[in-house]
Amino acid sequence: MADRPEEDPVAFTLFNEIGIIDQLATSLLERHLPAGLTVPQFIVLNHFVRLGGERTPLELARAFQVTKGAMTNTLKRLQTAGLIDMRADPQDGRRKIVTITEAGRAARHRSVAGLAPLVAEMKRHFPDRTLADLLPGLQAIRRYLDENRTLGQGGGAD
Amino acid sequence: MADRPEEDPVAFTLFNEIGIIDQLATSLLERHLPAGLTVPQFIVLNHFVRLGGERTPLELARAFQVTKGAMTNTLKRLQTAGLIDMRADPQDGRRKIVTITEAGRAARHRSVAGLAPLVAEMKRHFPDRTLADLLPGLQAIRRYLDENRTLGQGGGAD
DNA sequence: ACTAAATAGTTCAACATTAAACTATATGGA
DNA sequence: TCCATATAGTTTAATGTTGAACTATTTAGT
Repeated sequence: MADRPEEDPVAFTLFNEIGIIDQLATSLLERHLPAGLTVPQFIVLNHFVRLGGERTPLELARAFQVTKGAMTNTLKRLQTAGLIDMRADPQDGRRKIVTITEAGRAARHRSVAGLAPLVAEMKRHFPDRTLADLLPGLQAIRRYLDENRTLGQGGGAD
Repeated sequence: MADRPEEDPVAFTLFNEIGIIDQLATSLLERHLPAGLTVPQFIVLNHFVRLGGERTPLELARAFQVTKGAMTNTLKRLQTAGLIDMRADPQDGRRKIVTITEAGRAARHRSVAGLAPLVAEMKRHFPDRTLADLLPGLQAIRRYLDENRTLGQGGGAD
């Protein structure tokens, strides 16, 4: 154990597991979303319905840890589909203000309904606490990574 | 609670958290890898060093939950860089056999060394069990998703 | 043997992502 | 007031991914 700088630290295994779960969950989600709605789009709509209010594109980008460019892309598609509304911020000409539309709420509602069987299956398979018990640890890891990254796009999340 | 099909099930929050951690961890990893080595490439090399032996491209694709096409791409780059070796399987003309080269081992070694400070920082910040305790739950979720997907690319993982 | 179906790997188009360059607006000294 | 700097958002090139089409080989049934 002298020459080797840690042969397979727990962190590697953990991140590997997390990466694979992300891939599987994303693809599962994707296949159960109503036609025309992608995962990033659903996530944005869900965010608005869950937390309400208005957001700037940058706030959304930070909340989901994607770049501003990626968010521009997602919002453009959502706007084209009429699922969100974007207007200039009268207070600050650089900013835009994003809100969800009624059509957006409806699409999110349809999505959640389409996902319900999946969720029910998971609840049936995992006693509620199995999943819930993982959250605090994962959130701690997320906070840690969030504070220690040096991305150049700043900011905190959700 | 009648009309709404579960307003924000734990599973959503969990997968959201997992997605963000994956993004942060991947980008952290990426920025600490030696020049010219990408995350998927490192993961493949690490797999060979950890578990040894030979693999077919399809086995690798299954282990990491990516499509065959994605694995073709990664392996092509690794081969061009001289970090892996690929030869036809004499037993089965459809298959190829992949092995890691000495240069591949060296690159993986350099990578792990470059990652060591990160890992040390994490160990300092998280008492060992915090991370290790998450593993069984995550692995259960992964197994569940793995069994319940209908991808059309078959197979089990790692 | 022959043929149909399955399997391994490659290629390709569509798309999402990042990083960096760029535009436009705002802020804060001199 | 002017100018340097910071911030919000868009655009672009490069890359990685998926899903489907495609080629080649093997396996199984007849």
